[in-house]
Amino acid sequence: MHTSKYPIFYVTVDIALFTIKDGVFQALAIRRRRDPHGGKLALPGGFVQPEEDLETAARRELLEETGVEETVLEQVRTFGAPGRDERGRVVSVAYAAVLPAAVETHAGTDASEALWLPVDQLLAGELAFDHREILEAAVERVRAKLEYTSLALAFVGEEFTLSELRRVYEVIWGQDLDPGNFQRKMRHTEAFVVPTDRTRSAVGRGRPAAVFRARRMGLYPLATPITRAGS
Amino acid sequence: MHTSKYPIFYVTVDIALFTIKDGVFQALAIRRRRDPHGGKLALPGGFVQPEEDLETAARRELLEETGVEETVLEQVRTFGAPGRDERGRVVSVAYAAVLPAAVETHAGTDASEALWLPVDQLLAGELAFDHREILEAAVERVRAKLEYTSLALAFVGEEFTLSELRRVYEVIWGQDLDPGNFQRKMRHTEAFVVPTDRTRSAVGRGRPAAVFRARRMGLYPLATPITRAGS
DNA sequence: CAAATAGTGTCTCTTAGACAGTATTAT
DNA sequence: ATAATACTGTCTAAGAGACACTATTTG
Repeated sequence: MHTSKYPIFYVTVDIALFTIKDGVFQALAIRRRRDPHGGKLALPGGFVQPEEDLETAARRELLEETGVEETVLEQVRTFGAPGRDERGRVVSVAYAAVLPAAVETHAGTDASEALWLPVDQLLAGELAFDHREILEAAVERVRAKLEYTSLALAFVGEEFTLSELRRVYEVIWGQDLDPGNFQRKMRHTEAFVVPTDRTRSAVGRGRPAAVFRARRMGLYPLATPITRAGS
Repeated sequence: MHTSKYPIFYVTVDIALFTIKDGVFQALAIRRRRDPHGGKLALPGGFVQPEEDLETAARRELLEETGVEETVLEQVRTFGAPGRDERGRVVSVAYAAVLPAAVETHAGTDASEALWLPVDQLLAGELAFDHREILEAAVERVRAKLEYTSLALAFVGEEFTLSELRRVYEVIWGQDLDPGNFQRKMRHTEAFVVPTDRTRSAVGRGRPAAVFRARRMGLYPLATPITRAGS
């Protein structure tokens, strides 16, 4: 074993967990209790354990810090600039995760305070370490993946109306979509959504909307992208 | 400093360096001289130094092992399964890089043997560590990025004909494109290629082709994707 | 001349996008 | 009835793809 001559690193995973709450694109942040960066907001995350896969570590941290068990999880990028963590040479593997708004999160085992905040607000404020840069990269990834994968489904519950699904795109892209064209697009895109025989009066006003379900589980590429266009 | 209680890792970068040689999609492999995996083929790469950024490390390794100085370089994904390297817990940050065929590579300072081999052949054979998986991820990334970025330009020299550029797509996608439609697409896609006033009789037969240059340097997204369709 | 490659014209089909119009609900 | 949301119809413009045709070279 000659590895002792090589530089030593610590490896963490950090997770940008997204949802749409109150019609706003939000991410989960942790209020750090200890130094370094004690008191600052940070993305949930932590050190990878000796016998642990990277994705496993991300899921464990997510569970420990937020109580979240099931979610879409995708590796975004790895951040390893020297000096990004004053405790030593720490490389962080960043993940993006998505939850439906309905899912409850609770404080983790280490009783760290977890709170949902608008993405815009988080990016405008101060975050611990280089978590601002990590969050930016994750947001960019989510925006892109909305276009050409089924990611939008991860933001809604098991059952949803097309308006709810449309609002996912509108909120994350910050741009309204034409309701009529969106309707047709969704109904004609194979293997994306499938109508149930029920309807739901979401907002209490107007004609009740048909309730849909995802046709497939998980994240997969779309045959034709969802285009970004004004309303 | 309380980091000593955290697991210790080594961090490497591995680079999948691609080109098109003799009309074939090829990648650069190193014949390993030492154990572990001595004698096997591997991707160029090595340990990140204590004060080194990840991308800097990738560029340094590329230079040391292949003599390559300038190239498009993009982080693909990080591989960190326990047991992927028998020397200890090693996390590898994978990069994809692209060269024009014309650029010469020479053996590196440690005199390791570097050789270009068809991607198909490398993926079919045995590679050291999990480099087969890394190469697969890098190939997938390159195939995708051809569609919606200017990546194809990195495979050709400063000056090129549209046939040469078309062959990049054809070889990497394993699929012929319609020459006429490709011509029109390229000439009408703003900010992609710009004709010079010269022509070149590439293959010696047929009408000489107009010589083009890239309109912009570097890697950037395309307004409209290059579509994949049969000839 | 034929053969080969470069490049243009043109037709069809699909789809995005705009927007008008119809359907169904609450108040 | 009115307002609001859900959905459908229809028109237009643009682009992909197929493929015929012209242009320019070598042998």
